Order: sequence, then structure tokens, then C-alpha cells
Amino acid sequence: MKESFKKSTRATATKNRILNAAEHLFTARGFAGVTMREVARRAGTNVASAHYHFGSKEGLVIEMLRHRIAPINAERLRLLDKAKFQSRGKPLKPIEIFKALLLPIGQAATGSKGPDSRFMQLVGRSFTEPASFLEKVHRRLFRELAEVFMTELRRSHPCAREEDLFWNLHFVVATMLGALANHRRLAPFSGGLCQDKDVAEMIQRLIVFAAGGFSSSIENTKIKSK
Amino acid sequence: MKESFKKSTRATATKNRILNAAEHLFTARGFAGVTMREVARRAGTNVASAHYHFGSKEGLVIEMLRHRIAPINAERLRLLDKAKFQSRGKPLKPIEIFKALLLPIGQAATGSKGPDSRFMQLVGRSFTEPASFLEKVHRRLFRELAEVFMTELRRSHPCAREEDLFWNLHFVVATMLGALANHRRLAPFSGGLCQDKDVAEMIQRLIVFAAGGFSSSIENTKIKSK
DNA sequence: CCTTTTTTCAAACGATCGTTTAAAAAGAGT
DNA sequence: ACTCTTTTTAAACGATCGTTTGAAAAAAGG
Repeated sequence: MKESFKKSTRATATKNRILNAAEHLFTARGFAGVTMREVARRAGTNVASAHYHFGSKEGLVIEMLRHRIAPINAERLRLLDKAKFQSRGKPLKPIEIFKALLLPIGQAATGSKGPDSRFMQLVGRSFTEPASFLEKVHRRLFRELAEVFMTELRRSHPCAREEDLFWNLHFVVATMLGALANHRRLAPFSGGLCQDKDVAEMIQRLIVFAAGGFSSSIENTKIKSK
Repeated sequence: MKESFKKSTRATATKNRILNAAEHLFTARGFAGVTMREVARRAGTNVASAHYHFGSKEGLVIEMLRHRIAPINAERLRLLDKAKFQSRGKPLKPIEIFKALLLPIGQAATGSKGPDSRFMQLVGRSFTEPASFLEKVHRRLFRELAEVFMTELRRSHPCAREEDLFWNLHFVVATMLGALANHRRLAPFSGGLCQDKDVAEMIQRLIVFAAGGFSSSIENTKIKSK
């Protein structure tokens, strides 16, 4: 019977056009601010086609996020593993951990055709979207990642309290998401248009800032003790 | 003629009920995710009344934000002035500047009846909302504040490049907004429900983190120079 | 070629959106 | 008491939403 695998290339092409259009629009106007008709029109098809491929508006958004975030998280884990291997068992320094966390975002944002700061906005925004179903998506996409990085931070700061590590990792993530979400609005302030160089530079600054805030905060609360 | 001032107490009471209902709902579901009918129903009135008092949905959102943010910014400027007075002309340390920037948020969030973390979410979210008219509101509400604090950071770091100060202030603001927007989701992780104590504690941690990240980043980029 | 499945499309469904209208109700001034 | 203005209300407006339907077009299998 040759079960399944009857996908035409035209079908997957349409699917990709819809995903791209959705990415553009949801980035610009958020989940509730975009209509399926807009997505379909920008993709050069119609609403029924979008529903045929993704089932619903929620399904489209979930697929779009998963498709984008999963490779980035894989790269994060790969970089962390590489750093662990190179340190030969010694605990990593915070800045090495945060490099593994933040560099893949920059790589994904500086594609072949200019900096894709659209995408950075999208990831940042997906965390502040009110839609409740997004929380489930995030849990599925980030649970493992969070645990792996927390484990590494614990090894890096064996004397620190769990609570302190937790809060400061939270701040690092908040800084990252906020910086991504607002980069487009703020980058032009520091001269000229948004370019690859700017994105890479911001990520570098972000890593230094995050590592500095994390370390100084851990040390400060350690001194004050309890 | 007794120009104007014919407002009945009933009218302003209705206006306040609408504002409160709007704050609740927009916080929970964002601008595009809330309908005027929901706001009116929660306020115990009807849609026409909301339009009578605020002109439009945009008008309601703008008034709601202005009403909440303006007092906080006034307090920020007051604290900064106080710190400048107490330092008797000497440049302020970064942590003093960031205290003036961040403490008023905590004060506003710990009202008489428990921590109003709803409100913190609202402010954080207003910055990631896609609606373009919000950018104008933010410019009007935060332009002066941003300039005053940048001036003070310049005095605090006379050798630092404008670009570095700009990016790091940006990161501090991003951290603040991200932490506020996600506090409700994350606070329960560090034990128990969300309480006044938790909010105050988070603000304290936030100040330390922001000042640490700012300073270490400024110093690092200074060393590497250019 | 014909059959079967997959993909596209125009049209319509019911629901709900922001906003407006016009008239009743409530207050204020005299 | 009577005006005149302010506030509230029910009902409706046109537009647009996410989703579904049913049939035509395209691709795949034989």
C-alpha cells in the first residue's frame, strides 16, 4: 500500500510560504493582531489552504515557533557540550555558559540576506504574548534546556543558594528577551540602519552584561548572607 | 457661565470602574485580545458608556497607561533629585541611579491590598505590544525620564563612550521590563505564592543585577577599548 | 488511460468586533 | 416647578473574524 508519503513538492512549498508569511506578520503585530486571511494573502493562497495544512490558527503559530526555536536550542546544547569538553571536567565560568546560551541567537539572526531582526522580535514577543497556549509550547521547548543550564550554573557556583541562581538566571533570560524584542526599535538610535554587525555587536554586549550582572549579584547576596 | 466642571460623582465613578476593569483585562490578555464589551461588562456598564468617556479603545488604553505610569515617573525623578542633593555635587554611583529608577516600580506594585503584580505585568507588556500607537505614548511618557537618567549616567562615567552607556541602559531597561512581565509566572517557582515580600525582594535583586551588569560591561568595553 | 488521494479554491457560516445612534434617565442651575 | 447639560442605556450598524463546506484542480499509483 505504500503508506503515506504522498506529499507533493507544491504542497510543502505552499506550507513554507504560509510559515514565512506568518512569521512576518505575527512578528509585526502579535498573535491576536493577525488574521488568517492576511497570512493567506501574503502567502499567495487562501484561508482554507492554511487551515488544511495547520488545522487552526493556534496550530500555525505553534508550528512556526517550533520550527524556528528547536534548531537554536540544539545549537545551544551543542555549544555547552563543546565548552564542557574543552574545560575537561572543571566547572565552566559563567561567561562561557552564557556564551552557549546567547551566541546561537545571534547566529540565527544573521542569516544570508542581512540580519533577520524580525525573527529576534518574534522569539522575544512569543514570551510576552498573552495567549495561554503559548506557555505550553514554551514548556515543551525550553524545559530540558533550562534544566541543563541550571545544572551547569550549579556546578559553576557550588556555594551559591539555589534561589539566587534561579533569580539571576531569570534576569539573564529577561535581559535577552527584552533586548531581542526591542532591538529593532533601538538599534537605529546608535547610528545608521540595522546591520549584521549591529546584531553581532549587541549579542557580544549582551553576553558581557549578563555575565557581569549574574556574577556580581551572586557575590553580593553571598556576602550579605541571609 | 461657570465654564465646565459639571462632572457628577457618578460619572467619575463609572470612569474609574472602567479603568480598573480595563487594567485587569488588558494585563491578562493584551490589547488586541480584549474587547470593549468585556471591559464594559466587568465595569458593570455598557460599551457606549466606555466610548462616551474615552472616545475609543485606543483612548481607553492610553488613559489607563498614563494614569498609572505618570506618578511612577514623578517618583523616579524625585528619588534621583534626592540622591543628587545628598551627594552634594559628586557624581552618583550607578547603583544609586538604578535605585531611583527601579524602587518606585516596587512601591507601586506593593499596594495596600497585597502585591499588585497585575500592574507590573501591564507595564512590562505595554512595551512588547505590537500596537503602534503605544510607541507614541511611550515617547511622550518616557522621553524626559530617559534624558535625565542618561545625563546622570554620563556624569557618573565621564570617560565612557556614549554608545556604551546607551546600550547598557537599554539592557537595564530590558531586564526590568522582562522581569516585571514574567514575575507572576516565575515567582511561585521560588517557593509559595506571590507576596509583598517577594516583589520587594525581586526589586532588590534586580537593582543589584542591573548595577553589576552595567558596571562590569562598561569596564570591559573600556579595557578592550576600540 | 483511469482511479484514488492530496491539494487548492471560492463561497458561505455563525459569531463577534469597534463604533454609532437616538432616546431615556439623572443632575445641576435657576 | 422648569430648562439645559451630562450620563447611561438598548439596539443596531457595517466590517471582519476563525472555521467549514463542497467541488474543482493537481499529483500519484496502477
